[in-house]
Amino acid sequence: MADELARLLWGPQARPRRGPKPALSLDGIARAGIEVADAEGLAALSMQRVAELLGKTKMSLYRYVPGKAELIALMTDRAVEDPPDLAGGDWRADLTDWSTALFRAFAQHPWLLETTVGARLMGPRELSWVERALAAMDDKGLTGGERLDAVVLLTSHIRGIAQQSRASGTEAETRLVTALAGVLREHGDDYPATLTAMTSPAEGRDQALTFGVERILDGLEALIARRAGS
Amino acid sequence: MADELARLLWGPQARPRRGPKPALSLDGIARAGIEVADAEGLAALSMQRVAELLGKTKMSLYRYVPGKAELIALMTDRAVEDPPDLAGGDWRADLTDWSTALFRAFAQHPWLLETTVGARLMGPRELSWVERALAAMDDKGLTGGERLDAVVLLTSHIRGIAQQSRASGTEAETRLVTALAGVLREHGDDYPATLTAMTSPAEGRDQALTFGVERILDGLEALIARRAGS
DNA sequence: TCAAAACTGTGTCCGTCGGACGCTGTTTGT
DNA sequence: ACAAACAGCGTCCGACGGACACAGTTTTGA
Repeated sequence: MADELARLLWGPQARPRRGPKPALSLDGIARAGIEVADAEGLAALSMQRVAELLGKTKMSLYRYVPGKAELIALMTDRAVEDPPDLAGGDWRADLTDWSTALFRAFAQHPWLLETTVGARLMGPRELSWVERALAAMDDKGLTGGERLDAVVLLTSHIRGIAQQSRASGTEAETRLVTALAGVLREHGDDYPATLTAMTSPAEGRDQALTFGVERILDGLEALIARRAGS
Repeated sequence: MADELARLLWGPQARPRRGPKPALSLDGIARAGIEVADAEGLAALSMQRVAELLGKTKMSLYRYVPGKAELIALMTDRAVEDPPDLAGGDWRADLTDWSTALFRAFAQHPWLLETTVGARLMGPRELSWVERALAAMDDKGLTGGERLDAVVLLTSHIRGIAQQSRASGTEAETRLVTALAGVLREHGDDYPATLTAMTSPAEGRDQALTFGVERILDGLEALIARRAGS
């Protein structure tokens, strides 16, 4: 079952030698799924919905994909674009570019936030993102584990910001903000620091992404400097 | 609808004055839901399942809770324990304690990772976590927005590590590791940095949590020092 | 040349889910 | 005592993922 997924993600797509020509393809199915998820969200993604978009019946999809989980894995790896080419000169600039590109990917396909959680088998494109980030930290005195941890740290931050900015501007968010404001108006005395932090003047927000990236890079730089000094 | 949720989370639980005494309570229902989610995961949580545990039928739950989403919101706020008391002397130590406690909360109820994503209305306990973290950064020269960003940054990191360590040790993880090893054995040439980072000696792993926290705090400290210096 | 093998597409069926709606019985205030 | 208010439940619906068997189509080997 897991090998099945590995074959789908990584293996060659050999045309079967006998029988009728397949009317569909993995790429086409994945594209249709991406289209549905982009337009209506991951919750609206169903085998039915994808099949309708392709003009086929639901069950025909199971000839290509073992189940919905594998379809989502395929969609995920197809949806991420290729990671940016990193100049390689300045590791801070490289990782900053990498971060903004990854954020853009999450912004383009918000459902990636839901499909890329937890331990799972990554596809070729997804792994190439990890590869680029790790390569940017080569020869900086960090151990392999530390480099992996740093990638996870950056990714988690970007994911968090993307989550936060996802509902931004929607009608659901305004309802939420007013509800939270009402709660704070009533129970604000119990949450003084929250009250002051949230009612402080919005001095150029939307800096959350770069704020976190810079903090993380500062922290990494401090560690690298410490390693180089000793 | 959103106000309904606010009333459930924040409002008083007034006993209705007429009619038969309620056989259930919000607390009891939330506890039952937590029990199911702890034992079998959030995917296994259904109104049916919760009702069975309480010895009632599914539909009786709807007398107390408008829907499944509100039940999950209730469960979430009930499941988080109270945040640790912070000494208040050393902001770094405070935030470190806060982080390990939050990680422990995610470890005790892994399904919290799924229920605490995205923009949503927080309950009293959840908000008190935010309050503690914000309070630890009072009077450090950071703006309100920066303090909020810092909390999001820390939380995202802890969530990421909790996600990562969630499947750790399960049979699903070993299958995944072998699958990934197979992929790297076959395509390792395309991912040199990944290959070396992953095959480097495991020099005391499980440091990912403290590694990230220290990087973030180092980054914050650098910013604070810069603000104090200017 | 032609039948068997291999493969694709599909119709039907099942169990489970969240939830709407209305009925019945119980408790409480007047 | 009696009616209003409320709790619990039975029934129904549509949608979901998926199992399975069957029919149609194309390639291969004799």
